[in-house]
Amino acid sequence: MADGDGVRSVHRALDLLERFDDEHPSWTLAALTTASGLPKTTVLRLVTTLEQRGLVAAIGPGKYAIGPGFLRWSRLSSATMEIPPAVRAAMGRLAADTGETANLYIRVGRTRVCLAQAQGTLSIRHAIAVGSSMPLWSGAASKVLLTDPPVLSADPSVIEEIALEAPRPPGFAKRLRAAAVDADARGFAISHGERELGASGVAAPIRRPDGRVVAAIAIGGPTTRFSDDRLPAYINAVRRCAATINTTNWSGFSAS
Amino acid sequence: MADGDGVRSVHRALDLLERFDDEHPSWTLAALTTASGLPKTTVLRLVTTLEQRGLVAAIGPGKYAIGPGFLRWSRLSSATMEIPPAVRAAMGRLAADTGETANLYIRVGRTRVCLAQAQGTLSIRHAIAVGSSMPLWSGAASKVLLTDPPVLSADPSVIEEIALEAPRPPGFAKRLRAAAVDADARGFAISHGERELGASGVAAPIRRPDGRVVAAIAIGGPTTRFSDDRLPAYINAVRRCAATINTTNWSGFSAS
DNA sequence: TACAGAGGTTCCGTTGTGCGGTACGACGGA
DNA sequence: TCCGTCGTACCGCACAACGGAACCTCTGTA
Repeated sequence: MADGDGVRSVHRALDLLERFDDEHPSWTLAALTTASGLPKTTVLRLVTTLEQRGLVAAIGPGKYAIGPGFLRWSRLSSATMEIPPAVRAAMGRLAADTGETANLYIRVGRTRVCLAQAQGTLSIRHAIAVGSSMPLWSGAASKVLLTDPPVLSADPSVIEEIALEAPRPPGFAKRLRAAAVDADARGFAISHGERELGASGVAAPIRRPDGRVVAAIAIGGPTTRFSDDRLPAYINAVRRCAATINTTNWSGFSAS
Repeated sequence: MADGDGVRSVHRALDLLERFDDEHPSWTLAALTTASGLPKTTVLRLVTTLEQRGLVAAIGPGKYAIGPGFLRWSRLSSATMEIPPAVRAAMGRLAADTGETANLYIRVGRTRVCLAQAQGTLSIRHAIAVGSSMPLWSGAASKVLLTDPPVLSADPSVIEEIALEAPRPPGFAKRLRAAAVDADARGFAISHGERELGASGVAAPIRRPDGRVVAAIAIGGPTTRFSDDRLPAYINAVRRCAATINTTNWSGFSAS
């Protein structure tokens, strides 16, 4: 082991935990086994361990769901990464100016998590929940988050790993990297129907003074409203918002 | 290894994570090393692993805090263990009747976590946050939670482990077990100034049909109001509330 | 009732992973 | 400058975790 990789058992346990999401709120042992590719003995051992700690809970014969153990940290984590009022204000202005919902994303491992949201004024909205995690291989915010130097330049394997999780034809890693390079050059990214048919988005990076991308600010809405004649204004609004947040010297958070 | 104990590395990693709480929102590696008793190499390896997953975040030179990775689960966990409206209503009535704040606790490993709360009407209140975890070795709710058959009867080591964490003289395990046995016999428990000077509480168990204790309903407030002439009424109110919740056949949650 | 299949659980020998002692570099205070 | 503290890198050893195989318990089917 290269010793910088971390502890395998812990990684595996977290891999299992991460499979519990909105689409799959509960798993059977067999499903976890096939999905993870681990031997079922190993899955059982890890799940048992997690159950002892209350991180998963048995909700039926062989059925497991996320347990109550997370409550202990959920409050603490949201307290730790409180969003500065200035940032919230900037997001609110962005939502008001464009009418679309504004979201703040950060990268967490191979996914992105929505940290904060300012609802748009229009009735057809881009509805996602704060705290939900989404794939890093689709969406405007993803492209922007991938422009973080350590991801884009230093370690090529990261983008490849992310691309592997996408249900796309081989060679997708190249396209993903190209999209990130493009976003890096332009300073923003656009997506049309990548994550969901009919949904579009525009995103721009939030950077620390040292250049690292700590977050992405994005607006999202129906593709109809992200037409060529409106896009320039949207892009401008998002970039202005990003610039404002940058000047509030918010350190943000980076997960490795 | 007895094979039912779980995976050591995972347990250790979670032990480290659990040290991050309201009193200690951030830790240095050195502090974690001495507090956990693990070799510093091991602590570093585990913390690095957790950092890669975003569960802890470096917030300074060698300083770590709970990271953004938990956001992914915080919403899911609260959704999974939604409190039925009937239970909320019962708690609200309890708070209204007594004027004291009502809390619903469940056991998570060697601690208890507050799942839900109904604020009291009186101005001096028992203020704790929903989601916060508290020791299992003090408080009325703890005694009640320890009456869960698997804990009280089956495995004596659990209570001993819990007692070990208490800053009490040796022999405390016996007193703790005695308190649990007493609570089991009476069907409720009282505490005066155990967790905090001047704070009192009354708690009763919530049981599944099979007799397992899945939760504890408790009211808490200043000791002055938990005087001998008021206590019987308080006890009655709490027990009535527990009985109501029991009949809503709420399965509840049990962490091992 | 017997059979088949799937899923969960237990057992146990093997090995590679996680462990932790040791050493180094960087910083800061005396 | 010295010393103490803290974070980080290296590396050989041992045992913890692993995973194959067998077993058990259901449930549906012939």
